[in-house]
Amino acid sequence: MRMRSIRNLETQGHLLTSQRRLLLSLISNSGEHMDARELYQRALSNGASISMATVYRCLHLFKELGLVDEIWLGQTRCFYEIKQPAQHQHLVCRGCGKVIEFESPLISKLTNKLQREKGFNVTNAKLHFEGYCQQCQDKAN
Amino acid sequence: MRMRSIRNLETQGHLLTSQRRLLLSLISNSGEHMDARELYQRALSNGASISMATVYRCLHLFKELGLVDEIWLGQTRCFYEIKQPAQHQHLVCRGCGKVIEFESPLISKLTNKLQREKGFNVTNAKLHFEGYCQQCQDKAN
DNA sequence: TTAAGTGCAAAGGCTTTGCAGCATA
DNA sequence: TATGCTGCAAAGCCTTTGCACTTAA
Repeated sequence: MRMRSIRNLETQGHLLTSQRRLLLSLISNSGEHMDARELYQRALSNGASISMATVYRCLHLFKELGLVDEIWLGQTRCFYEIKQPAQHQHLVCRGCGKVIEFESPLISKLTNKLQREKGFNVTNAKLHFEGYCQQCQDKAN
Repeated sequence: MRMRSIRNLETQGHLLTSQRRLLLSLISNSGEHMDARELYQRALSNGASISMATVYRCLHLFKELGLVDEIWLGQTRCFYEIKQPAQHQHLVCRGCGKVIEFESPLISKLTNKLQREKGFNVTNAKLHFEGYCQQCQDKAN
């Protein structure tokens, strides 16, 4: 069965080019979060014919179609990941840069509370924690 | 009594220039969150002699000294605010761009849980909600 | 076949930096 | 007076865009 994201592309009048197919598969198969440059470089090392312009254009399209999520972590880096049905949040280690994902029911509690108390309709919640992972703490001692 | 941030500057061997004083007061007195460009323009309209280079250099210094917090909201904009003792989070309206601040004890609960269960030592927590505020929802109906 | 997508190169923003002159303490 | 700071202008990145060529369906 084909990826949901590929079906979405096709059913919305967009072409499924080799570049788009590769980018989607890189984003969904890699465990790590990649920014535009990293995606470009991985695509190149897969032997693809692709340019940064195409990477950016595809990422915009994917975002628009709701196929990927754009995540801003800390400083200036923007990462992409295939949109997940379950909300999950990010924990970034300031020591080694590792990104740990986690889920928490507290987020939806908070979302509901904001809706109730402030009338604010939350469409998107990002929780971003920074700190030091166990290993980096051990290393420091 | 002088601002805490000004004392911090002085006690750490940094000069208190007119540009730094003005930037700190703009950041702490404005209710809104401003990015580098907005700060620069407000400083200019206050009649200051200042350049973008100085704005960036000062913001880096303030951040390093822990005087201001840098907040990444959504796309590409980075805002600054005077560091607050109490943690507060941001709610951004996708309709009008308004930024609402709120606090929640759930954050520290979650922080403690991550420490306990994953050994992750959280130094910084940012919660970023997007959605539509009451007025924008009303307008849409 | 043809609308849509791509690559290239140039342009646009934002941010950083080298250097000479200026200002705080 | 002596560091440290500032402004200017240039350079560095990342991202976007115009245009001619290519490709999926």
